[in-house]
Amino acid sequence: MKRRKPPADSYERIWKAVRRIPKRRVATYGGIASLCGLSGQARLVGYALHNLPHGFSVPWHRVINSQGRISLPKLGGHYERQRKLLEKESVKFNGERIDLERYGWPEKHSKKKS
DNA sequence: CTGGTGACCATTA
DNA sequence: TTAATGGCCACCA
Repeated sequence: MKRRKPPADSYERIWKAVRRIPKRRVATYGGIASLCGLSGQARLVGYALHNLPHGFSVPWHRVINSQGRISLPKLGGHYERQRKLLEKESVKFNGERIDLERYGWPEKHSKKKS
């Protein structure tokens, strides 16, 4: 019998996955979706974070899009808020982008290069 | 049911 | 590099 997973259940799974993001690392929406078995449903991750309950301690700021950019609008100061939190984690910004090869998580290739 | 929207992603030009 | 397009799926009117 095939049962579809209720979205509410997926939400908790997403929040849980976001919590396991190590410090000084960033994950993409699609990456989180994959970790939750929701591959291809990156939008759901964004939706889950947007619907994040108040008072829920989740490092949502470590989640960015595949372009290494912050998806939040600059208006309202949402963009700067996330950026500031990331800089606090020693995550360096290259202009408006983050180097996913260096800060991306999970690490695909532990390739070291200067 | 349909149609529109969204803290997205990959491909193509 | 940016912009446009199609796809994916949950949510809302």
